[in-house]
Amino acid sequence: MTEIRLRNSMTRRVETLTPLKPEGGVRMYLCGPTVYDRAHLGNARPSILFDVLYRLLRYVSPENGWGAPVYVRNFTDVDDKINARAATEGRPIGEITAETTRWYLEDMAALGVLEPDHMPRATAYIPEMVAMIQTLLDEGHAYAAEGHVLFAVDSWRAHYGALSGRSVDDMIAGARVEVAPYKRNPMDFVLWKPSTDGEPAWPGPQVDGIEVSRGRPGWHIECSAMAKALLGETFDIHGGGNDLMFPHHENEIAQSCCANHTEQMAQIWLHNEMLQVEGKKMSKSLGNFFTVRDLLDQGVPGEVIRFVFLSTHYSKPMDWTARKAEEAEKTLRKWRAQTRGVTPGLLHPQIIDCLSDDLNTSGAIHELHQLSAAGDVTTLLASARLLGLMTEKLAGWEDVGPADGADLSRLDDLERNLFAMRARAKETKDFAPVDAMKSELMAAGVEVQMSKDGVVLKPTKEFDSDALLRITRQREKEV
RNA sequence: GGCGAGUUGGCGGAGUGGUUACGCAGCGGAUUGCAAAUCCGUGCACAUGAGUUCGAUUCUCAUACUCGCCUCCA
Repeated sequence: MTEIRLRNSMTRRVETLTPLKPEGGVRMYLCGPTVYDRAHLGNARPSILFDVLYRLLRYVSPENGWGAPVYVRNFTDVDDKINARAATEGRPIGEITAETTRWYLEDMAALGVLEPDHMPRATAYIPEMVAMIQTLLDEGHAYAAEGHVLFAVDSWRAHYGALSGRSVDDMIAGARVEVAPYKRNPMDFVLWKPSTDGEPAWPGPQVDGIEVSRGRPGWHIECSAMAKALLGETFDIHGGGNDLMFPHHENEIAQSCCANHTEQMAQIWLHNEMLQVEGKKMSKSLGNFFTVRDLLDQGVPGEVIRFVFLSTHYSKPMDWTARKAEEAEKTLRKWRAQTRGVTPGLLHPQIIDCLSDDLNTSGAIHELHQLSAAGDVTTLLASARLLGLMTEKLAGWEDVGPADGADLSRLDDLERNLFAMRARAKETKDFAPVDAMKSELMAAGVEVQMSKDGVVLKPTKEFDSDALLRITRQREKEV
């Protein structure tokens, strides 16, 4: 039995995970992206966090006598940002959401993120949302006003705010919410809103048998409806970035608990801290954000990005820096070289211990360093793979040299050439020509390794094919 | 203003009531014609003040600073 402990944002304590239905497996829900644009780097953090948790649960569940974990991550494909983008680009909404969804899956795959068991799209669950809104209306937790349906915070006043540690009164005191005249309480939030021509619209909920409006769901309700449909009214783990705690998750809890008559929506709330860039939160309004794809296109391997994320505990802010990426790349290159052709062995127990202890990925990486230093490559490989590192899928970046066949044959010739030159120099004691040649090669982005037995020339990232060609031509002239 | 998180060595980053990871960089050595790569060894820290304690970096309180949420955002 492996005890898994996670920090529950709701209680602000580290708690032992006990599945509500062990035989059905641990049920977890991660709030996925709104598909209107490329995922920025911050979007990757919860995905990687939940991916590690999912991998851990898949490994540990059989031994714990639990069923296989059930992991849901949604796509929110109905949202005003999507509508706005469609209008700007003059393209159909469906085209944009389909394209963005594909991008997201590609980008996450590049980071070694496994696909969840279910990836529901919000637009496929509109009837479930309307049903939930209908229940809230019928039972006095929601009201219709000017074609909107709003959740009445006062109907659940004693409970609202528990997750984020604030009371309704506190929030009203410092409220910066949109104060719409039709709201009974400024904290009330939209469950349903009317659509104008051209906006996506579905049949809405009713009051006294009359439809409130043809419209579309507000933000928040989609997660409540999809989680209920796929995981049930109460499940084990729910999470996302900590900026979702309020209002998104708070509102989900309010909707779900009121509509389902439950005490809690999820047992454990798991929130990751924000990603920062140069010490500031990456955000759209600050304009300092870049996408996962930007980094991949710049030649930062997905595995390197993943390693950088795993090296900081999820509950702490993480600064993305080029230097961290370089260090991670160096480490992974070394491990990849060490484990080339190796068959994975057994997992190191310490890895499980670290991950079970509130997903201490940084501690797990420490263990990997130990295994590497000890030369225990089979254990290193197996252990790294539980973290989603050193997998076959992510392989390839480390040895894809920029050199083509012609370059490699030139390097081959130069190796022999340089070895002969050095042998001569050892006798004449005049090493100047050898050193000159070496400098030229290094300038061309070639790593020069000389040992007793021979010379090895390896192209590096800075390899310059044209420069190599010049060196070869020069040599040919001289000879 | 309300709520929350954090402050560990040159940098990154774990963890612990008493021996304080690990990585990178540095330093010393082996190896090398010289390097590179590799290997071995090694120095350096726990924001500030007070309290609890035989003993605190670790617990408590206060102070300072940083960051986040309260508004689309993971």
